[in-house]
Amino acid sequence: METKGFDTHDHAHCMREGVNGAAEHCAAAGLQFTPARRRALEILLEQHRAMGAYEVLDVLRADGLGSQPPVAYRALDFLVKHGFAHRIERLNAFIACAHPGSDHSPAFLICRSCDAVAEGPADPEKGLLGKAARDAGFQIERAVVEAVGVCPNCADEVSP
Amino acid sequence: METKGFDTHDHAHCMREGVNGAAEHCAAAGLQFTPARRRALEILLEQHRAMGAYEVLDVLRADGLGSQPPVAYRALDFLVKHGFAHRIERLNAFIACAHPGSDHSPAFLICRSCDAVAEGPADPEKGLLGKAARDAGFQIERAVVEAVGVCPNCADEVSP
DNA sequence: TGATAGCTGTTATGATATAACATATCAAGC
DNA sequence: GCTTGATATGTTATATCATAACAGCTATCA
Repeated sequence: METKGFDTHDHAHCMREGVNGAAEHCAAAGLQFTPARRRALEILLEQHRAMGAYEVLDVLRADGLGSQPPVAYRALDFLVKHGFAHRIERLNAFIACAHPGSDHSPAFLICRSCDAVAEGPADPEKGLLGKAARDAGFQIERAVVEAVGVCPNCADEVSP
Repeated sequence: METKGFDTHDHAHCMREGVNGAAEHCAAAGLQFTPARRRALEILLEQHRAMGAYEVLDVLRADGLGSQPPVAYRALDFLVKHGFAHRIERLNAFIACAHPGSDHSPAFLICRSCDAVAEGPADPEKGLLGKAARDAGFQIERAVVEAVGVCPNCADEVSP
């Protein structure tokens, strides 16, 4: 068992699920789940943390699946575009989606001490912002919600 | 009258208020509102839009207030730290705070067509994410909420 | 077979951000 | 006045993140 978010879980299981789920979704949707794309998703799932594009590229390179930045960015962009991974703006990094398949609006809890990231639910259309947007005539298409704070594992170690 | 958010307003007034308010706050708090910091805030207020650090630097340089990147980043970091400006992660850019003085958790509406940014209210501690954070034992310190969509001025021009 | 569409490989460069260190300024205390 | 410490500035160099542009490959299909 390893960490997922701030809890533990059956890691092998979630890797299998993640890759297989993506493969099935791609097959059904007529998308090409190419070796570089598959491997990029595996890398994110293996680490189960936010990784920079160049970190992912290092692993792809070691596997002979590409050596230049565009290779990693293309694979990651594909994964993000189709909901298999998310981009964490705050960290300039990418993370495998914790709830693949479901059409969701993700929100992230980011620990400023250890950089661990947990994916939670959000509902940006509701609440104050949704109302303000409607009042302004603004059509929200996608919302980035990233909360920075301290995770339970680091709570004792960092200054408040 | 020029645009603020997606509306119009008395721009000269809000510039004056912004700079004077910051000057007073700094005086009261024992912070140094130095020429570079003051000018950086003026630049953001003048433009009233999200600006990259290098864009701000270009203006500072023209004014003889510094010519290297750290000058701009230091001034902008100061403004963000003390609530006079915000960083838009999504755009790697900075914008003057629309509600200086009040202790608030900002949220942004970002137009994907014209990059206009409006600042709205948010309450990240409430709602689904706040509950998930409490359940996980995560202490939210700061939340970044950035909604991407189409502003009323661009609604007719862009593909859906 | 040739046309098209999508993916990959590669070079080069652009854009954003910070580490590190030297120098300057200023207020507080002696 | 002088020293000291804290804070701010100036500068060089470099790290980090991201994409434009173009050539070539592969699969599909009329």
